[in-house]
Amino acid sequence: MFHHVRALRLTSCKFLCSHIHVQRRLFFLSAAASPQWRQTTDILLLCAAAQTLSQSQQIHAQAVLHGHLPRSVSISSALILSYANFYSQPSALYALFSQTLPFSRSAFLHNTLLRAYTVLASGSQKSYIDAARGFLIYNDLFRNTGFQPDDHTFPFVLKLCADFLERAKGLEVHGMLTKTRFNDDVFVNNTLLLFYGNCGDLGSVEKLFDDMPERDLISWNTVIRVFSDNGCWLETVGLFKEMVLVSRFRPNTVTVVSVLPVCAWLEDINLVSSVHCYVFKVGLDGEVRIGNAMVDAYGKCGNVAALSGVFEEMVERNEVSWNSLIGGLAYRGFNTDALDSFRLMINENMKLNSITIATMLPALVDLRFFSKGREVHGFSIKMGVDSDVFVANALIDMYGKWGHFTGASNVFCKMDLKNVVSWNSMIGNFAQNKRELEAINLVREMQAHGEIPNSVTLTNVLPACARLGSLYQGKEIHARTIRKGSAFELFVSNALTDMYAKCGCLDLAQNVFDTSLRDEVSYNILITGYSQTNDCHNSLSLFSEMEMVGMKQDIVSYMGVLTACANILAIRKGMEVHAFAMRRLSHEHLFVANSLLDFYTKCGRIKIATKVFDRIPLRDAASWNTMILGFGMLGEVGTAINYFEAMKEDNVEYDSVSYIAVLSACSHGGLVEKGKEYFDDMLAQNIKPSGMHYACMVDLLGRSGLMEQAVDLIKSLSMKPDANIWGALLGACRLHGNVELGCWAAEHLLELRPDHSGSYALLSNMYAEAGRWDEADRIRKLMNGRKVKKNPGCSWVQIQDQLHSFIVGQRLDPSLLLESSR
DNA sequence: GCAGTCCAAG
Repeated sequence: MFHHVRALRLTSCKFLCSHIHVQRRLFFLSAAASPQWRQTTDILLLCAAAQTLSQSQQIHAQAVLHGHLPRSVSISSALILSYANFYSQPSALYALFSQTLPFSRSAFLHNTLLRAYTVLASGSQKSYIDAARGFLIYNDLFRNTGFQPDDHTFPFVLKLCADFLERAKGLEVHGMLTKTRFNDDVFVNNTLLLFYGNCGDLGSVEKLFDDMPERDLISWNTVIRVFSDNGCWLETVGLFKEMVLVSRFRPNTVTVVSVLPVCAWLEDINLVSSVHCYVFKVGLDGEVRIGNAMVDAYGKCGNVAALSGVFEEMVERNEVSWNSLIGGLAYRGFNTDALDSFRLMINENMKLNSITIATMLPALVDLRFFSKGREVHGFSIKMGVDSDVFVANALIDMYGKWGHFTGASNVFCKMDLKNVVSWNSMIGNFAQNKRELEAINLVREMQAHGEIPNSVTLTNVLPACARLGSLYQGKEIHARTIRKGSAFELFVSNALTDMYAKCGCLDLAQNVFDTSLRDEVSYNILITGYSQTNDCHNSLSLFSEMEMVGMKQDIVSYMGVLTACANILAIRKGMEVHAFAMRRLSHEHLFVANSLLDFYTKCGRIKIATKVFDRIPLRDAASWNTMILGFGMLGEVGTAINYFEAMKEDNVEYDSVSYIAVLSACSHGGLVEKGKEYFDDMLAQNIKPSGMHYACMVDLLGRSGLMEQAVDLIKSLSMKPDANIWGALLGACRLHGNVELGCWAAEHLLELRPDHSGSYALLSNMYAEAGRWDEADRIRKLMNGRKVKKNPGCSWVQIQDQLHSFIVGQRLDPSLLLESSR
């Protein structure tokens, strides 16, 4: 019997002890007399192999009963480890340690407790408290005992430092082991590699790896892992090649499964294939983990044939293989195939796990199979994985994209362990569904819960601030990104630039732009931003600058710069852009063509606009609307109406904007009856009139002097009249000198737009024209009191290639004129 | 005593 046990222990008891064997031995031991217990080996074996908590407790009780505890260090240690493996009873661990009689404690017992805390701390859920307990035991070893740390102590404490990124402590331990000369030990150095790697200190990793007196297979695997974890993919592949070609070590399963994801991220199908060949050559192809990693790698490279081939040929498959298959298919959008495999997996009676669910859900979202997704949610509840972070986060995303906010927030609230992705998914749901305030508030709440917003949070919430125009919140977030350093990520700086631009703070937008990384998107944001301000000429210079810094203008750039040209009537510059776009064949893009129409009509070049329009092969509503608006603006009301009728015949889906265009044309031409007809026509089409439509109608009636009808229309509205409506009425009143009605309109207008200088000016001028000077003065004072600045009159001139803007009261630099005459 | 395949948010 003893020999049998001994042999087992020598060949690693963990793997050989079957459940039944342990049961039998336990039964035997509890029945037998105490001499059996002297065979410590036997007990250790049992402890190591104990497969349930109650077995360990049984052994524990027997040991106390037979008087081996609290004397035997071996038994205490074995029990401590056994308890730690069940992630339970942390108090029992320390009790076992402290109850062991002081004279029989040893460095070994300290090491065991330290190891146990390492196991507890670095389990599936990180436990900082157990990590702290581990560090206490390590410190205790120096201070309160007569023992010294040994080569078994350091790997554990270093693992804690590595897992918890305790950089200072790790450096201290490194110093200590140099002092105590344990730095020759290969185990210690391997863990040290991991520590430096996790801290991102690759320089130290490289140096240590070069200086290590001895390396083993694990050293190579660790260093490969560390480089891949730090995103140094080419270096990782280099190390792998060096290992194969130069070192005396042969890659094993761990090496291959570490290097394959790197080949996958590099999307280097040749690399994956060569590793695949190598695996065959050295006979590792039967390894299920390698097969799984292979399936995954081919999937990430988008080679569906190879992926399915490897999967088919695998001699052994587990649930990870199926998950990899499904994930690989879904990764490149083969969602239907992924769903088929998922069904097959169920039919084959494979065990689904949380990863299967978290892989399948996004594929179903992509397919818009939401009710199927809800079924999968049901599965996950049955399996008890619905509050797993990955599953729950995928569910939050799914319900959000489905528009089921209560579903999303139910999942979110039920999670007992949220992470930053959970918060970001919720924030994204709100931000992308026009619930901006909720998104912004959730960022605050997230911080109150101790979660730090990352770049994804910011790229989600900044557009929400932009849409709300809430500069204050945007600035608050900006300050935070500077503190956290994430403002330097391209995505974030672009979102910041966009937020400032949309809030109208182009100076701040420009500032972010000037101090951050830039790409084409950054330029487009500013070009578009400036095109909607008084600084349109900046759009033009940025457009040219793109060319100079080697960036290619795209559709968005053309659209932005053409809007700018239209706003400042920069005809020559706009035509240059047109020619430029033609050389790049970009003018064929519908959006660019529509921008050209807008530009030419606003500049009054209706003939060129017509030519551009005629050459658009497939016009959309915007193309037609722009032309109708253009003709209307130029007073060619008949043509505008003809275009509107032609549009209907062209089977283009005319929209509410089309009616704004045609109504404003009628209004310009004084065609009251025609306008009314179109308005009724619109109602008959079930197009809900907006404030803009009513404003057109008020304008139409008002211009023709039908003030009463205009007022009746305003009074009959079910909605609260907006600024456009009051503005239209005010304009009409000024035209017809109706001061009383004008005041009524203007007071409403100023209430809605207290910062709109034009309204004050209009009202004040109207009073002045009616000779009511004191009233005019009152309005001027009100405007000054509210600190409303009147936008100065501004004009532009193009001299040679340069566009110059100047405002009222400012003189053009004479040198420019000289230059132009040269 | 040290390394270890598959999953979620823009």
